[in-house]
Amino acid sequence: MASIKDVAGLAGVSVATVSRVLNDKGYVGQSTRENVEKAIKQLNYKPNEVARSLFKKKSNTIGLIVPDIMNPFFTELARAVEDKATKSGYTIILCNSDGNIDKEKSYLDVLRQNYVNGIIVSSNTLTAAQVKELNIPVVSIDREISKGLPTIVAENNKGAIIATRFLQSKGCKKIGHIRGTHGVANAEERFNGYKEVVSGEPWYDDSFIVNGNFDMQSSIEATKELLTRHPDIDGIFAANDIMAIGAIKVAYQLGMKVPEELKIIGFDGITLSTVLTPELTTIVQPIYELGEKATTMLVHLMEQQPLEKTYYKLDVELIERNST
Amino acid sequence: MASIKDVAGLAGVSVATVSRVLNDKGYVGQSTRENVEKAIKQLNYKPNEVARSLFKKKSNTIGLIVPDIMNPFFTELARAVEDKATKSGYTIILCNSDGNIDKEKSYLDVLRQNYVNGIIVSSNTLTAAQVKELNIPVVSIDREISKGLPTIVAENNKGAIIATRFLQSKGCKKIGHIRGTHGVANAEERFNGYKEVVSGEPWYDDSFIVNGNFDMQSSIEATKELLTRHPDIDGIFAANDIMAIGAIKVAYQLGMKVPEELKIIGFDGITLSTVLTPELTTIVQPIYELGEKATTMLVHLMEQQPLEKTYYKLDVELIERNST
DNA sequence: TTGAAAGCGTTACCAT
DNA sequence: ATGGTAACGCTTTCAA
Repeated sequence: MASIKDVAGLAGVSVATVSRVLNDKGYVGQSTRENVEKAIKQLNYKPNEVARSLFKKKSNTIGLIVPDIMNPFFTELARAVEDKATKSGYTIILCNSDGNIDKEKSYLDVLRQNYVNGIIVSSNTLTAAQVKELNIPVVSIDREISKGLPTIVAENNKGAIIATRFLQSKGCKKIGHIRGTHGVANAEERFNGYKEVVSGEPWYDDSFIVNGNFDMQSSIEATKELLTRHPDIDGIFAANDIMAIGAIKVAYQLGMKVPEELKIIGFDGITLSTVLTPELTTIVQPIYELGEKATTMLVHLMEQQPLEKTYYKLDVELIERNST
Repeated sequence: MASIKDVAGLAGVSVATVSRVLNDKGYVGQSTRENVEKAIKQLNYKPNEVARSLFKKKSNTIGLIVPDIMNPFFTELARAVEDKATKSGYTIILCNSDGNIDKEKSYLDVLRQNYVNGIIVSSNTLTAAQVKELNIPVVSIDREISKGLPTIVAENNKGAIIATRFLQSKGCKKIGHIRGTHGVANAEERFNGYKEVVSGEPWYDDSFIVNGNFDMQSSIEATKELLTRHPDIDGIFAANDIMAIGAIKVAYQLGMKVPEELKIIGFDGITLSTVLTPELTTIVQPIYELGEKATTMLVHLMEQQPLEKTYYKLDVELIERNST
């Protein structure tokens, strides 16, 4: 692999000059520039990013920490981040934390040691102090680490309210809720939205809530439990789509017709929700936009450009399909 | 961020000594070692990976180039690769190529400039020459770039034969095929498997084959076309699960009952195939294992350990569910 | 307009 | 057993 020295040698100039044309910085004579460019082409020279990084203390790299890329929500997010990052000249390091704080910390170390320019993270265990101490721009996505930290989330509470009210408007008399993972802020918010709507109802009590972990398996068990407790439930709001899909499966197994006997609504708007039969009614958040905007914010932060806002709460939208 | 110099200063030794204890290389006295370790702890020192990379000409990083992480097959693959890589001390750089050769080449440049130790790639456009010239260990996954290059694929042909025969055994009289993307080797192999089984049949001709692009949209159109041409088709073998799902949707829209009137089988065994109703019968390939094994191979290559085999063809398995 | 040289944080060779 | 130092490939300051 040719180095800057080779280019300098071939062009008959010093490495400093080559560096100048490379970075378009400082004075370079017209003919010198052309010579250098010729040499670069001839050697197919590409600057060594590692050496650059060492000097600059930046590696043109963004760390992306998500719980699990297998969760379709994060898959789409990752794709958005990668697209935007590439366009801005950054490269993505992918980190799956499984929501495990030790993995998160260890990734944080690795990223810092690699001079990443910035980090996009979705975590509920990380504290503001840990982030501050990194001394690297960080934007938090889908989950709020602390007020003050650049954050981008969706209207979780509002979405939950819309979802629950919608079930009511469809004639549901008793509505259960499958909660998201405990300790995750967005699960909390969605839960609260649900509660806000139904807590005044005469039939309502805590037994209409079951716990899931934002995954299918937990949802299947939770739904069984819920329907055993309350066979007369006619509506379920699940805190995300995957769990809603699990609920549909259970209903199916139990011989309950969706949506005739039981209406089910989810949250997220993952692509999967349109491929099922019945297609899932859900509160869609703009996932791709979430990732894109997060990256834009981070790029601004990394390049010390001013940030319009440090906190975005993106709107959600009810999409009615066949599960209600 | 503390550097090796700070550690050396605090411990009252030279940087060379610190480096020795860091890497457990060369002689270092017991008490000196302890002093250094104490200093390291005290400063919470972590070696600068960029500086290391510059010297070693390796960055402990693996590039993963896939067409699109949004394709569930590659999502699972990516997860497997990341898991295994992390365990082996490597970090993943994620690259979505969209099957676009320019993006692939540009990523290849970026990866080389970043001193990645190795690359895992799924591509049909890359040539053996381009890979060779990189001078970096590469393993090709899911698609064969050239004999000779380390490769890991699944039994595509065999799987297709099993799938088609299975439809026959279920009583299908006329079986159509939704092809995968033209130019992609595994699509070719699956197609050939299908052809092998049905080409002797009296009813068979080319009109029973329609073209898809391994995605849902193309499959929906292809299926419509196929069923218009041959309303009496009673079996469809789709070259992957996503397309099979698309086919099910179309059948549904057209009022054909699956599996009663039309049996559909896919290929891949993505997680999604179990969440649908009806659950999809499919030829499952061991996706996670594919990714894991590819990474293991790559690690061996990168660390100059001998490779047992340079070519793996992993077995596939028919899983019968409700779409047949 | 150009070049020499220091420095980024490591590692490894050669002395001692 | 330990230290000095060149080298990895680049950028930037300072001088010329």
